[in-house]
Amino acid sequence: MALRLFNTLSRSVEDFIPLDPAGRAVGMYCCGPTVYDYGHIGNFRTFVFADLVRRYLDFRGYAVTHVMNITDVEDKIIARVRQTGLSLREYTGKYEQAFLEDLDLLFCRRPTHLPRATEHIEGIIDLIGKLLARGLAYVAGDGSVYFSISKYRGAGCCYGQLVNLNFDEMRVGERVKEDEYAKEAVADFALWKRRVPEDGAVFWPSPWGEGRPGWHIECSAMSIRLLGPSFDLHLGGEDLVFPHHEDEIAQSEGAGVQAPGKRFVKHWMHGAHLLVEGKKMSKSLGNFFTLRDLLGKGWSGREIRRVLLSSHYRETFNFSTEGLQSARASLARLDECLGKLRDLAAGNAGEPEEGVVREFIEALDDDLNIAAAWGVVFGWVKELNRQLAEGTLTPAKAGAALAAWGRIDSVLGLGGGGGTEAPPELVALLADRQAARKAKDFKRSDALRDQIKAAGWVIEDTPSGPKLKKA
RNA sequence: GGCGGGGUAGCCAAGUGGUAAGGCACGGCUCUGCAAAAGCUGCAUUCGUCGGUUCGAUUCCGACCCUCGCCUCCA
Repeated sequence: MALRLFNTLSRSVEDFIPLDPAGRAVGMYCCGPTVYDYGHIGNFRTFVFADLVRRYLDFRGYAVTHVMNITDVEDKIIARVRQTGLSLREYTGKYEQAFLEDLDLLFCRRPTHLPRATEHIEGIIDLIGKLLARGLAYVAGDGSVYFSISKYRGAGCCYGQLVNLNFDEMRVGERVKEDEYAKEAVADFALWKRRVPEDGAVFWPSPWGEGRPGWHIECSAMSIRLLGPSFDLHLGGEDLVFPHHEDEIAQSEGAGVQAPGKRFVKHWMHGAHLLVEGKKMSKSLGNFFTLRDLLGKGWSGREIRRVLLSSHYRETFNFSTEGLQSARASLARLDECLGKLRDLAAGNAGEPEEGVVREFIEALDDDLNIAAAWGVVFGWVKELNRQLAEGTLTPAKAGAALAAWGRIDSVLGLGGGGGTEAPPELVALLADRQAARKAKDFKRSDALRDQIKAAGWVIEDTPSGPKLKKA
């Protein structure tokens, strides 16, 4: 049984076999955020997807080097810097910090490296130099450097590995930017953008004059630098397939830095978009939520993570309040079961129960079929609840179940969901209520129950006595 | 126009050439002084439409309808 993943290059599900001859080390790159504003949760769907891949590879015993770039120089950033009067670093620092906080709130493991584009200018210039030296790039009349797709194709390379391209039928360059009129062909893309007055202080020297990197080149330069010229996995949102990832391949393979016969990236994976009422969530449509918006409405990062992980990564789905509500209720069901297991196990730790972990692996090995994995988890919860209700679950079995959950949760990243301890004054009220009930003074006991309810807690009367739960 | 995804119960969502996981919601039940909470349980003769292949199709093939995305900054 092996891990199988969809590869955009072949448009099919393939066995995942690392480049590492030992089969252990895995290099994984995920296109990260452009830090010009707060990310919305559509963006975070992709990052949570990347976190799932990373956690599952960790779980399966691979030694993963996970790289995520921080794009901290780009048109929108420059515009904001000009508006605010802040320095580039001051401006992007704020949003970079917010991004990292959001990752934490969504229980994403921190990537191994989080390189900033502005700290890899040297590598970028070096890569552009290689492309110019090989005749695949040219300095245009406007002083910018462009990548030539026709030269690249002329050299026997394939432009159009990730998508079927037919330039005659495509609407390439339908809306050509005014500042890019100097390109030889509309499909050519910028490697280095010549400095313009609006850039203010945002520019770097280069052999071709002052300017800044084009959009795609940073990912090539940083991934090659940190993971080598050929690595295993490259992820991103599906909108990046073309042109961003196609251009990354062209630049990276065009530079001729790979060993003979080796590709830049072995395995490309793309996450589908999050929708809102059937439309792609995006800044331009204005139909987006930031994590902060949702936290402000009382949803937790954990609940949002549960929603973002609710369906297969290659399927779009609608993000909605109903979805959040459903996630909250299902997590409560899970937590309830785990809480009962803890009470029963009473510290009994054991070897993880095998069956559920095996089924969980079978589901995720199949191109990360997370929906099937949830089916395994909740089918298991149902069976445990049945045994708990019948009283047939032993403390040892409860301990084994908890150990199994520990394994599973190292991938799902939802936490144990341990309940909060009730404040002592409420515990005292609860004791008073019990006394009143015993004395059959139900008027008083109901009043105490209302009082506890008003404080935001509910009483759960169980066969083994009352418990307090946060409402 | 080119290319690529989707259409499965009220909602979300797996899946298989042999008759439909799971979650939410809803109904019933258990527990309870009454409740609440929790648990159990029930809930698609049917998988966009129409044809075809087959002993048998939701699953394979064809046509059609609807819908989303990429081709422009974009997760």
